[in-house]
Amino acid sequence: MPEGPSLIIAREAIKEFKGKKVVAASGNAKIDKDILAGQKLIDIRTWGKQLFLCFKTSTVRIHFLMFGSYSVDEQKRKKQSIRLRLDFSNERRLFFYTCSVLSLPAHIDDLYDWEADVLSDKWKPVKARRKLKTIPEDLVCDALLNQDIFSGVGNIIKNEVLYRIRLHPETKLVNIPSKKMSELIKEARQYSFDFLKWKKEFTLKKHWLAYNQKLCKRCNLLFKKKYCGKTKRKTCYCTNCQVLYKE
DNA sequence: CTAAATGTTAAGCC
DNA sequence: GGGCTTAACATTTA
Repeated sequence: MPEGPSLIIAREAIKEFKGKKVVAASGNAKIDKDILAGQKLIDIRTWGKQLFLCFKTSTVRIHFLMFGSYSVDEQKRKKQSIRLRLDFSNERRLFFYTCSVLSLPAHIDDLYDWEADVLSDKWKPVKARRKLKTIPEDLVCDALLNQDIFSGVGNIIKNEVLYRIRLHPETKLVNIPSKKMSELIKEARQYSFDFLKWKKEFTLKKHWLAYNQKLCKRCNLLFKKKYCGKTKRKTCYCTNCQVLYKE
């Protein structure tokens, strides 16, 4: 569920509820659910890995974390994992399971940098580059997971982007040549859209070239697997064709 | 069967 | 306070 492209799919899957009035709200989320009853779901937005249900007086933020999911009309998981259930008229309903649910102000425009969302029309590569400059000592594997810079990028996208551009995950940002930095920023967005397309076709896994793979298809050599950087997330990379730039 | 995982936050420790 | 580690969340997949 969790990487940015999956949230685009989620928004699409529930878009028919936009403009509909919530009849009742329940679930074990620790927000005031009562205020939602009687309110119209004005808009459904995403920012990276987050989904926003916008109402007149507040916004409900859903983050699926690692194991979260949702379903439309039918309950798909046990009651205990229902964080939020929204009932609409005509037996229509939305379920959100095992996710982080937060109540935010109605106006969230100033809460996030919408130009940091790699899947948004507002994405600004120049801005990403500027932000990367401010953390020169960070490793690229950590930088890609930084949601303030690459909102929506997760561990799969990270692995695939680094493999595509032949960049070693432990390269320090300061040592990345300018042209390679451009590739990095460009591919973070491009692979996210490829991910989205393949996920919709249910062919995502078969397109993985690095994530959870054994062999590098370019070199026919074994991938190295390591929990890299301060984020310590699993990284599969080819030490032969992914270049580690130093100094 | 067991372990790890598409992620983040909060708490606890030094 | 900073920075690091751990737990928590609960299901699916290898």
